Amino acid sequence: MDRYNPQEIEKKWQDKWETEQTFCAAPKGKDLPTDLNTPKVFLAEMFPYPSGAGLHVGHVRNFTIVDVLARFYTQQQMNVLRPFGYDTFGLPAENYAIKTGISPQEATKTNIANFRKQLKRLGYAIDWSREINTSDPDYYKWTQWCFLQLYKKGLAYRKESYQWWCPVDQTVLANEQVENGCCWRCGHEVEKKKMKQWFFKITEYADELLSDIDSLDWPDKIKTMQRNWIGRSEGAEIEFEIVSEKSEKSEKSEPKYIKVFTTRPDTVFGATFLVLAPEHPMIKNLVNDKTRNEVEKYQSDALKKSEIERQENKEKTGVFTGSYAINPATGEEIPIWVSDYVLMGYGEGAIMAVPAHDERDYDFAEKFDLPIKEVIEKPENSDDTEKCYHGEGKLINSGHLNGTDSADARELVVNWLSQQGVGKPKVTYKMRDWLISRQRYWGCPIPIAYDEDGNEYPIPEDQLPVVIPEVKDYKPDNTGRSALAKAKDWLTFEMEVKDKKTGKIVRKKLTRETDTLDGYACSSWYLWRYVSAHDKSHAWDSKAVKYWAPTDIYVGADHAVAHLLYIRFWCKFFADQGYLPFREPVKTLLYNGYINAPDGKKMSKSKGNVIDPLDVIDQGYGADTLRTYEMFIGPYDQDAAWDPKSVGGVYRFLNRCWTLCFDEKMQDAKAKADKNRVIRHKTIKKVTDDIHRHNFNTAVSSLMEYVNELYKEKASKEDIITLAKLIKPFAPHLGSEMLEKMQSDDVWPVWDEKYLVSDTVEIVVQVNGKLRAKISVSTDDLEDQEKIEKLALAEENVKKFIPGEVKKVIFVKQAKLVNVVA
RNA sequence: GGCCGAGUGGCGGAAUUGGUAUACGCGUUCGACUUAAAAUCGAAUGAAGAAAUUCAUACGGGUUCAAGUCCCGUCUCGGCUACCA
Repeated sequence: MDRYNPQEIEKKWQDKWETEQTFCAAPKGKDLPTDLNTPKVFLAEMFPYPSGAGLHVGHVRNFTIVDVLARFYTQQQMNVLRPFGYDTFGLPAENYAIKTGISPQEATKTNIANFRKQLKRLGYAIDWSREINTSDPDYYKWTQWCFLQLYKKGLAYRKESYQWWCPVDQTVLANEQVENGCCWRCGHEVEKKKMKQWFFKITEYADELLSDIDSLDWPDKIKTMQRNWIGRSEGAEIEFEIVSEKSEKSEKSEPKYIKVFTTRPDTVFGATFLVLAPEHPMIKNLVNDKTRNEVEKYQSDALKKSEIERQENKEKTGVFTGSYAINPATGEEIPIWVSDYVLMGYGEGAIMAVPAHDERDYDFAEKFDLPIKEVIEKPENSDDTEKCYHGEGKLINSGHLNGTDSADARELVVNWLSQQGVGKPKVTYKMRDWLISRQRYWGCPIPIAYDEDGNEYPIPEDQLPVVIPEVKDYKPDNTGRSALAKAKDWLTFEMEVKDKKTGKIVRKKLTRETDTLDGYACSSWYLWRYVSAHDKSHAWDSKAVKYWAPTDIYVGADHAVAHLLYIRFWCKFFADQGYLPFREPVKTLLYNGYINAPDGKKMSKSKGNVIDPLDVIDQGYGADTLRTYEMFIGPYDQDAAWDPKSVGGVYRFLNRCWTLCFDEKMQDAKAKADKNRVIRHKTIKKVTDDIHRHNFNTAVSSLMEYVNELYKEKASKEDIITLAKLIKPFAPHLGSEMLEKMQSDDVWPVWDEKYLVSDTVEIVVQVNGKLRAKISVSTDDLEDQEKIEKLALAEENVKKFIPGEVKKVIFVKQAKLVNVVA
């Protein structure tokens, strides 16, 4: 017998799969399989960023889950789409280019080639004819097309907003480039700077994004995170009239009201002051000569404050504007303050402060000695010991609403205020519009150009893609623009456009947008590109998307809100435009855990505790052991620590599978009785069910039990074929080799319920819930309750533990258990 | 501070609907094979006890014939979030 040699057989099968293009989901050049009546399954992992370091064990876990499912469903005779791609835009490639001068285009090509080679060595059942790469002009042409669709509908727009800015590097920084309030490159403290930026109007879909979460077969953890991120709050918008300063002469057209958002309109009688965010545009109208300097200083300090400072320093700060407003409920004049505990980006950027019933307002009022007026009576039975009561109760000090329950008062107050024209119900979201412009070179160019007056002109669809120009120096320029601005030939061009004033078609000199799109834009539609990856005339083919999409199972370990929310947003948008026949892109989401180093810590280069999956293969274990081990390591959705010794255990197990198949001494060819029939059928059922439930670890352990049993009893041909088929999703090379040796087909086996029970069963006998005896009866006797109870009570050890009378005997057929209550 | 998880042998973990707690793997010990070692094969392995048995699923209560599983309280750890009015 030849020894199990993974090196040899894995190479053999990988070569075969390569030449035969085994895993193509459709005939060559086609998007769809021939038989469209066969059920389909579309599986994908979150496509990786192809880093120079190559695959790590985390990738392997993620991709192997998809691969097990792809191979399982293939064996179940379904049409399986299992494509692959690379998310190639991003900072590492750009930084690498700045450091080495090697272009991101070049580095990406090299890294993809390395990734592809490594993926093939893992034996993944990938349809390589659909490989995509987001930085390929043939791909990002359609990313730009998507952008233009959103632009056409007003969902891609520009507005001024505050962004992180590094004053040393002269560049805008994304949130992930700000570390502890400092620039990740130079370490200098960052500031907020007002800049004109591009946004996608995701808030337009806030309500649907929230309500459809309920229908998703996604982990609760992710669903909760998305709900919190969207952060819907129902409340009211209330207008407070500003008291104009008597000394000021002019009655200009300046706004006379300050709008606030509150979820507790029932407490309006207790609003004793207003607070505006430092960025609030009306502040300049509220200050007077006495307060102006102090307020302006506070505003500019607030802008400089780093995120960390704001987080650490919860001590309230603020300044009085010098102006007053009228509480519409009480008619009292209340002071208007400015404080950074009010955020400009949420609600109206202004609040009515009710210090008696809001902890933050309470702290502020205490610090600045502002009045605190109770308007909700704490119920007597309340055990709330907080310094201010924020629960429900009866209204007090609230005029005509005294005595009303606070919960009822909310609606009454809003109705009352709206009759006076100073209030209305309002729903507010924490979610903001999605900032998409990046001052970076290595991203998808935004297909927009400007004339001298700054008017926007979309690049016509037939002129896409706007290709990234080659440059020599990848650093951003000193105006905060990306290196794209350095490609002078590219930057300006002439185009026929409709003049904004005259409406005539004129040829104009235009300047291109130098911002590129956030990488998340590129990954917001790639799942649909997979269905017709080489379509030259559409982003995706409507027939192909109708058959294959939405994605049935999507597997990843990251992007709980960002990517997984953006992809839902685009799906709903393109459904509304008639491009997609469904409104949710992913039916089932599997969110796998991380693999940590043997010491339980995160793997990292600096700690030197990284396990390289290719090393594991090359040590002699092979890809099948690596894959099976990572499925066996624990529940797929939990973090796990790498254990080199356990890898050896899985290798031993695969060796035993090999031996059963290739060592004739282990087999019993002439056996008359099918001795292993019960465990064989049980194993088929268990593995099938476990894969459906994504319990990959217990699927593997039940195969181990089966093999242990076959070692005791010797294996029949059918035992070996069944083992080969069941193990193939995990260890595809070994499974294929075994099936070849047995000259078997590759159809997933089915179990027969009638073989799941053996002739005799063991009945557990308890006395008062404690195990006292086990009796063996024939399976038919399970129906005869009286007989079993009699047998149970006759057991010596059972009798011994019955002190007096038998009060009751409980027989549970399904659990094969008798409990004697004595 | 808020929300959500989790706590089972020496270790990773299993127990799917409340029904034999500790499957499977690692480690350890013993045995077989071998001149020897590795590999392989077999056996044992929650704790205490000679045994019968008793005690064990973070801790304290409760419901139930029966609780790792359900309920109440406490502790610990992890994740997310963080002045969202």
